[in-house]
Amino acid sequence: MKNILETVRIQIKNSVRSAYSEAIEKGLLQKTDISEIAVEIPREREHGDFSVNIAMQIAGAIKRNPRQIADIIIKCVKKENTYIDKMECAGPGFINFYLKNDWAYDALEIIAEERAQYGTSDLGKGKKVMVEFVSANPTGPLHMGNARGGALGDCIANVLQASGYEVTREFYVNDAGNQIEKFGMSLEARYMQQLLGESAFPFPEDGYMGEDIKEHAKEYINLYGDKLLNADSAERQKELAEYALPVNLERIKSGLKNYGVEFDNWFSEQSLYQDGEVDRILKYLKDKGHTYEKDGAVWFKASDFGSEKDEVLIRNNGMPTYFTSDIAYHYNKFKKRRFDRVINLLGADHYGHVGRMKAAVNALGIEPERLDIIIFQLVRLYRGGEIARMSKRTGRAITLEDLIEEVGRDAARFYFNMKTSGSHLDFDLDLAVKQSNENPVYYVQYAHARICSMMKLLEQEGVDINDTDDAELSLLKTGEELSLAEKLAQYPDEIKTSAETLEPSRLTRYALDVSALFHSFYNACRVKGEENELMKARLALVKCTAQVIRNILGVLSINAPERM
RNA sequence: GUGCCCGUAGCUCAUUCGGAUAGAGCAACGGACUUCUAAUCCGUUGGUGGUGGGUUCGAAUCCCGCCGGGCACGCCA
Repeated sequence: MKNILETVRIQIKNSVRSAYSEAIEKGLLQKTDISEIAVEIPREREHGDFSVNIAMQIAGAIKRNPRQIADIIIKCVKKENTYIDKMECAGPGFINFYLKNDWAYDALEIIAEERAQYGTSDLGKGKKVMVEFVSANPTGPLHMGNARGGALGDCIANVLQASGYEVTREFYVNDAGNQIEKFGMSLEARYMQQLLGESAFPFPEDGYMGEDIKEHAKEYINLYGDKLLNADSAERQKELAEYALPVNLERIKSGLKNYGVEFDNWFSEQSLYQDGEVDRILKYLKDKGHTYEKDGAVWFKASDFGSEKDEVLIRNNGMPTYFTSDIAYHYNKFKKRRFDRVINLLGADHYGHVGRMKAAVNALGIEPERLDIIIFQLVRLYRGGEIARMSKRTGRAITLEDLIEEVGRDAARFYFNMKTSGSHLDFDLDLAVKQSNENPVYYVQYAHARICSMMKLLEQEGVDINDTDDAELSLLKTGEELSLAEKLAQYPDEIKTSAETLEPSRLTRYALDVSALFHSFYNACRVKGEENELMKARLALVKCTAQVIRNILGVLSINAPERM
């Protein structure tokens, strides 16, 4: 729960602030607003551990040279009871802070004490948040878009959980509406074709072309024969859909489980109709005057709530749209189940849904800020240098199962979380298969395995690897040791930023940074064979490194193997 | 046509919501295992940040125009 980086930042901010006040009192500087002091970690190591740019920011306001301001502030800073060792004015007017190594040593002690809890915080203050993701159509297998959404959504949920939110993961099952009818029609066609021959029954123009539909039909025939051959078409479709839907759902469920994604709740769209929630929401919107009729349809005045255009709630054939049940669904999320915050993940092709959903939530009297809709860009698959279409209709879609089989769960999850959600993602299947051993995830896992192996050997030599509490950490003095320790100190901050921005991709990058610094350390410094006190100090460092890697990989739901 | 996302090294991507000399990985090249895992490390090469303006102490980042790519604009979900 401790965040030493935060502590250091506050120390520096306070020091600068009181130094500035003192400078004003002494008449050295004029007064202006410095409520926002940014404390940054410079890119270049020579620029110190932290830097502050306040001198340049206020230079204009008080009409002084920024370097002069910086020098004055530096002179007034009191270093007592802080980690600050020295300060320098550099460049156009940066104040660079060099810290005593203690802050890194203290970070190691925090890690050793908090272990698996290291990096968690109470940022969320126990608020209830729902993350709804994947929510794939149950009419077919999971595709690459679902794979990306699954990896992203699960990590966001993990990060929020680590940040003190009470998290619920939910999968919205679209078991109602148009696509289910299409599903039934497609199944019927395949069923009849297999009984009577391809030409005997036309396949619907916009039906699902996938092989899986044929397989469902075949399996149904295996189980129940031709009992639907002479049935009424509507009944035939219904029966086939009711047979195949649970089969698909079971497959989706187990596929996601293999992927390391488990939902707390599977919420049925159909249940919203059965429980009358869709009707109630319609009545509510009508009573509030948010609807009107036009061309035989019922419309929602989304434009009254900041959306670009109005939307149909009830089609002129009397059937509600998907949007209507989704409004009921969100009423259920916010009002019935009382989530403080709801996060939905949608592929970029569902972008059009964002505006109207926000408008709908607004119309329900819920602050739209409580709903976050994350749009992730689509995945483009390449195979043999060409774009492989991922449409379910082509029948050649690459499924999540295929992906896990080809590149492995860990690599897939890591890969999908390496990129920010807003960036387009090209997935070259040939490359992923061929280079799976070069995937960055192994770099991280290898670091962990190396440490475990090292500790095992030390243990065999009679070293008590648990006995590091009293290690003399000040013996860690080389650049490699300190850089690694300082990087480990940043972990709670990384988690916090990920939670705030709902962007876990920074964690994979951080994991790579930690691993790189560890590998460098490993090549520069030895643990086994060093003099006892130094060995103990380095063992402590290495144990902390393994702990942090475990914590990150835990958040990413990726294995941390003890040997490779 | 309108809206959103994207454009950074040969390739895939970063750049900590305006900072210092734009960084990694892969690929290429040169080195390092008799010692804790070489799935590693060290080094070299590689850039008019799509393009043209603007804002300011300072722009890859913010604003405007243009070019190129993706997505959406349905009484589908």
